[in-house]
Amino acid sequence: MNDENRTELAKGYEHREVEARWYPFWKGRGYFHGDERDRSRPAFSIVLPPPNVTGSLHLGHALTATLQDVLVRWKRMSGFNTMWLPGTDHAGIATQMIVEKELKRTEKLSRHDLGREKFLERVWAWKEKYGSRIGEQHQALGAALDWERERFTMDEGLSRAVREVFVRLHEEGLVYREKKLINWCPDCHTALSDLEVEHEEAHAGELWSFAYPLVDPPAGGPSEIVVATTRPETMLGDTAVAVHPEDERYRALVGRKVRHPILGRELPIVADAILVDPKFGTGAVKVTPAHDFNDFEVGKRHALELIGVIGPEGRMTAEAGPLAGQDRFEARKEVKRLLAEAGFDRGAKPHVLPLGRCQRSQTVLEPLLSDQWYVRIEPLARPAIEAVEQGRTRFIPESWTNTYMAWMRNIHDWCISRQLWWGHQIPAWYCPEGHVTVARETPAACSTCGSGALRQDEDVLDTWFSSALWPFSTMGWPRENETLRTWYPTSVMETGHDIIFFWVARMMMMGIHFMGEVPFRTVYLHPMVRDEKGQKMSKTKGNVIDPLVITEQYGADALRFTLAALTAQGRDLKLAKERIEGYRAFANKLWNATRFALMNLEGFEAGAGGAEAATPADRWILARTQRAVNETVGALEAFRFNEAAGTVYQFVWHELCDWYIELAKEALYGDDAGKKGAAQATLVRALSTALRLLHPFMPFVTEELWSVLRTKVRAEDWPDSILASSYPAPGPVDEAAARGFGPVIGIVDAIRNIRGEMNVPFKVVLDDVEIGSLDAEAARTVGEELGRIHRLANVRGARVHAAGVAPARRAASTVAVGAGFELRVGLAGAVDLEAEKARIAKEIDKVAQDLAALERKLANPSFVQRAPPEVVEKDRARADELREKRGKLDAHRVMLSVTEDSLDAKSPRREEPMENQNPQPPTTGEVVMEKLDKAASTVGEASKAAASAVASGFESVVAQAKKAVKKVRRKVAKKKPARKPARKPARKPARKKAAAKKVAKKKPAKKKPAKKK
RNA sequence: GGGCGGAUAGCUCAGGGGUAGAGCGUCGCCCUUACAAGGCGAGGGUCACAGGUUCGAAGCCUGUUCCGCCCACCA
Repeated sequence: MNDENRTELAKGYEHREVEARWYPFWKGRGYFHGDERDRSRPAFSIVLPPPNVTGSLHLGHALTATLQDVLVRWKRMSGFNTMWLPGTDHAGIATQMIVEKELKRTEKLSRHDLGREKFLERVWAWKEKYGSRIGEQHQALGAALDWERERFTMDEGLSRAVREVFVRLHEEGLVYREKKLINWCPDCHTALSDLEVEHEEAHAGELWSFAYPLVDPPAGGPSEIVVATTRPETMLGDTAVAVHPEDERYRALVGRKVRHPILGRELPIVADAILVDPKFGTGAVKVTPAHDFNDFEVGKRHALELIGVIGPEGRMTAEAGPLAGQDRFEARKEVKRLLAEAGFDRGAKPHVLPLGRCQRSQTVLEPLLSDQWYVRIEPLARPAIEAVEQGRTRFIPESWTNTYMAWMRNIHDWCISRQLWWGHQIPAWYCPEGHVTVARETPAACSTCGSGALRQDEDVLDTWFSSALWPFSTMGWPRENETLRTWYPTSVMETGHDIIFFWVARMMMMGIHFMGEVPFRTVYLHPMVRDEKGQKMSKTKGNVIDPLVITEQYGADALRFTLAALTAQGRDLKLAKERIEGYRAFANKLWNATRFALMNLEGFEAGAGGAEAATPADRWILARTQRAVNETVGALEAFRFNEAAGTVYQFVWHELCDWYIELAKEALYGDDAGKKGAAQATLVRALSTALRLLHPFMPFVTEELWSVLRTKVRAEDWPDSILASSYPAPGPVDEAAARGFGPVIGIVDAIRNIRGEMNVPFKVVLDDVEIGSLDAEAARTVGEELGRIHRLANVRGARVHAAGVAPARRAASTVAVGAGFELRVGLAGAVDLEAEKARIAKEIDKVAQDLAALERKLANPSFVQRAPPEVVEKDRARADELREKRGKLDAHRVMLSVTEDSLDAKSPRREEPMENQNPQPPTTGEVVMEKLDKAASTVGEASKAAASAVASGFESVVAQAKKAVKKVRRKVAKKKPARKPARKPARKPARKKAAAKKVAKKKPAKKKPAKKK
């Protein structure tokens, strides 16, 4: 953009320089803004899960942003009217705690020192200061968010929506206030919902027993009753002892009384079949209705007194008598001491128990009796269950459906009031008479008695209450409007599965209740991001990674691609730096592929009507391109991000770069204008398709490359932003073109393999290559593409036989048998007989193994009868193929032993590279070989025939072949024995040694597959 | 206590009734004029264990052992 007409690229990709430029460009062009009045295109909308306003993004957020951006950019390019709504959450407790902590640290003040109003001013100031960071981070990641629609849960509009919902629910009787036991955090000093309780699975505690003396022991009966508890301090609030009604041990005691050993009051012994398990402990339970959820129910059943002995601070109340004012854990020790002194201690044993802790502060929670507001949830849950049952909303991965259902079907009323200052203050007012007025706007008088002395409820709502409205409150609800009409329900809810209950379920309930329709069609739940050790990232663990740090180091594209590539369904995601490095290299690869194109597109103009796909190679890459498009789009539609990313990666790197670009050089560097133009057109088409496929994953680098490429090829019909171009469309793949090119690839691979195995460096030209055993089509293709084969394998003058003709058998050659072709590479002096024998033996061994397995299978009558015919047919065909291959390889092996017998294998090898050897008159050696060759083809035929007799195994083939060979050998022997053929200079000793070492080294390693553990 | 998921190459993980895959790492060989953040090649696996279903199981079923996670008011 700085230089609009740039058509060249730097040598390597510098993400810092490139990424800085594009976000303002996109945003400035309005590409991220959806138009609610546009009905010409299908709508696609996502609301971003609002991060906590005072936080900063971690990798989980980066994953959220990435996946959603992939969807949004993909849909936008696919012709949808997209809208992705950003915003932040006020995050009640979390934010208040941060600001309180800061206040304490810097000014040594508590919020109470400041007072509510002043404190809230501080929180707002904090929000203004840090809230923008979230936006910056999203921009750095490239998120195509519609910033004009940014919302905050406590802004004007959303606050109105919150009050509206609260009041309506209250009017409908679905919001109520009641005094009951709730989970209380003595540290955060507020009530919590069930969801905010973290259950410590197995806390190592103790089960302590003590005796309650009977006030009026039955004659001849016990004088006390022993109870067990994990919380001795609560005995100060005990108001009964419960036993099982059918427990013989205690039958006589029910209805009698015990005396409280510390406080002196009398407690009834009650029978309760629900609470008491006669097999646990002593079968008698102390009952503390004010501090235990089970006991609370018992209290209701037996009309027991509620005595609160622990206060909001976690200290003992006046009701605790002598222990009043003590911390609850101190009191625990004290109670034990007092009872022991008084002789009531009956021992203790270790006991593991579940323990509820505060999600925020990790403090052990205290069940506390208090007045709180609740949402009657069952009437809201039922329709939300039905919506999923009916498929109006579907979960991906599907397994989350069960989780959602199980929770919804067993849901408890939702405690929504919090004793905090930061949040939506509850729109309820109290008059001195105690009447409650719930209203949308501050009322002037009590709705019951008309009193003007109103005081608003000091509590605020659970932060998730406003979050639950997010999909519609952000779109202007309760006002009817175009935004809602266009984009509600949203298309996808994409978030982490950790907030399925907190958020997803509640949005479902509220959305259905207030909008009459589900808030989203699809819920895609992504995995949790963990660190390299598999630990969940959290601030307390200190293993949080700031996405900006990674973005700075590796580039946003690399991070995004990594996250997408690792997002497989149903598993957590472990992020390792090596992966990011790998994908940074991928961005660089793409950069350089484009750079290559730019350097080779002289004279080419897109839209000039140049011929495309003139050659099999061109048609091949275009077929592969289409296949990649189909697979990528298919994967995206199924939310298989890892597959989409993997497909494009594979295509770009291994097909476009490794193959096509290398293939194209033949035409691009050549003189054939037609072929050159076609190669250019094909390259541009494949590359531009790849850029568009990749854009949702790697927006920055693709935009940069698109702009340069577009300038270079003067493609006026390309939009000047890749984001405005269209996503490649799925379509039929030219399978024939894809398949037809197979032999070319196979042949190049085979020659490269031979080079590797035989230690022939690439720079040594192979000038004796024969290609045969092709079918008609392959013969044509290979003939046509011979130039490319020459270039890719560094071969000169390869001979391609007519269809059906096999390469000749020749000594000092190495062969390869592939699918649909057979190859002979004459290596003259370069053949290391031992190495080649080993190579062939290995190959034969593998073929034999595969074949044996197949034949066993095919010999099984029930397989042939019962397996699908096409499977059987496929296996038969493959068996035939393997047999043929084995025959050919075996013939070659025979050839090798002949060579060994007849020629001096140890003859010195030449020193200079072969490419310096121009064709020259046949040497004596060659004449000899010629003869050998003829005979050998006979051998080849014989062995082939034998091989096709299948099960006979190699030995008979070898025997036959050897016989035939002997004849030849005698003949040859009569001629002058080949003494030092001219074309056989000595081999580099070093190399030979290395090769020998390699073989020697390999053997033992192979036998023992190093099995540890 | 209930539920869900996992165990596949040295590492990180895909796959999922019909020839075991990728990336990284390892080992060779190459600075071949897009890219050494690269190219070419190679090696590497009783798919946790035990049964079962099937012509055929790494995959499906049952059980076992480990490892995660979620839900849960047994003193």
